[in-house]
Amino acid sequence: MAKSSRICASWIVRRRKSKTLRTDMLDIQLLRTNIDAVAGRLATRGFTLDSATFQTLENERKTLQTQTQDLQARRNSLSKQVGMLKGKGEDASAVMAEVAALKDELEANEKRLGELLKELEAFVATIPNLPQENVPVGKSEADNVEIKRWGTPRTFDFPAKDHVDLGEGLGQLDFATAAKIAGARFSLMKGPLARLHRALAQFMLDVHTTEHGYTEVYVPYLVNSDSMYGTGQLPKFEADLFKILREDADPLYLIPTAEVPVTNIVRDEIVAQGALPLKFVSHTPCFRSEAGSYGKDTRGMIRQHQFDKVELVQIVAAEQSTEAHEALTRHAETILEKLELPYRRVALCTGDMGFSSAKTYDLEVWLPAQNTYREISSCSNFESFQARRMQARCRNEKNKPELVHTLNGSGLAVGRTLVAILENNQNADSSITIPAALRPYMGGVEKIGA
RNA sequence: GGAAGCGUGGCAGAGUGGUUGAAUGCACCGGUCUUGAAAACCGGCGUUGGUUUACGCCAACCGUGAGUUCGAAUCUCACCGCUUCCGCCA
Repeated sequence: MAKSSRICASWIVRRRKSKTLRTDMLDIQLLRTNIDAVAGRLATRGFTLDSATFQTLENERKTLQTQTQDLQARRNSLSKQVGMLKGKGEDASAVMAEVAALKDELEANEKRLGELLKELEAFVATIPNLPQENVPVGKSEADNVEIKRWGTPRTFDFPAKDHVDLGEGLGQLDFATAAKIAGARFSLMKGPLARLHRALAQFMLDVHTTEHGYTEVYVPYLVNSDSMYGTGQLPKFEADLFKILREDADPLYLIPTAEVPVTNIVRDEIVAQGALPLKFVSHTPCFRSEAGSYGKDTRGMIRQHQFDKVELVQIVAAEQSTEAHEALTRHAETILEKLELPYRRVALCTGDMGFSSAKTYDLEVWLPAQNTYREISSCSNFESFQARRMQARCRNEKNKPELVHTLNGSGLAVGRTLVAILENNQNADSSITIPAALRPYMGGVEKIGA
């Protein structure tokens, strides 16, 4: 049989080796056995599952696959006979003719089956993750549910400035020069402000490694397309990525978040029993082309092409992920509390969650100049959604491979944390008070620009 | 930039056209032995899918893709990745 027409029934496994077809996806067994329940839960996030189309494709697949495998089985057994006959020096031409007669039908079946599997996969690829039962049902941001508030927004007895006026006033934040060097949506920091930025990242890393049990990892900032597929940035969000084309090799992509390299640590791996949970923290720059966001947050450091982030990633056994999600979110909140920044935790509703997420909490920090809470961290539980595509597994009690659950959250976005400190800790003379927790990282400095 | 080599199961590593899904070792699981453990010995042990009430049976998978053949881990071609040596270099 020609390899060109060979069809592998285990298409989900093959998919991980095929660059063009990988996508986030649900367990197809769930669709086969429970499609009505799945459709019902997906409806809560505004996704209409076309059950009829799926059933049609599935039925055809089933009969065609059975037929094809029968033909393959006959071909295999006849070919073995040829081998035995020839081994004994007997005439095999009759059997060979019989195999030849199968050929056309077999190849036609294999071709059609291959097409069908691609159609099915394309269909499944458009289906988002199932929300957890306790995710609030809603259509948009407006339906998100505030879970808690911490801290009290300060009242100012002078007109509060925003971080741009404060930073530029100090002569330590310079968007004009950044624009000259690179273009819009980049920033340049100098002196104490640059140090404060660095101090924040160091502080966050230290808290997570020494108090929360994370292992610090240093990772590549350029990654291959397999990794981008692994965590779901590709194929859907290529427009948001910076892509590096190379002449003699496949392209590389600048990471939009450390989630990509860090979560991909376990791609195509089977983690040993007892090795879970894996808890990683990584400080990296993040690069986003933010296509489609023109006009949003054009002022200041809120939305940049390049920003730093300290990212928390956990790889856990399936039954641990709900608990791990709460813990990870608390780890991110701890940073805000140590920095004495008022924030709230919001549970994203079904309609506002990302494609891959089963449940997401956003942490929003108070920004006085905007008189509102702004996102500074997003903590998600992807359950097995990413792991299925990445083939990230662990060995269970029976020593059998089983998909892991993956989670991540910002702990925190460094640039936005800097913004929050500038705005919340400004004084009447436009100086900035350094939070006590950061002073050890600032050589004891208590105030910038006094 | 130049040259060479290599991609096989959880890992290491055999296998160059025919009952090979793949020797062997390690790891792992069960058992014997032991006060217990280790060692030794015995047995088991890939993944995914299809089918079956079930035992089971069947298909596919040896980097990816294409080709030769009745039949491919094995032969041919392309691509990708990795390693080593030389050059350059933070």
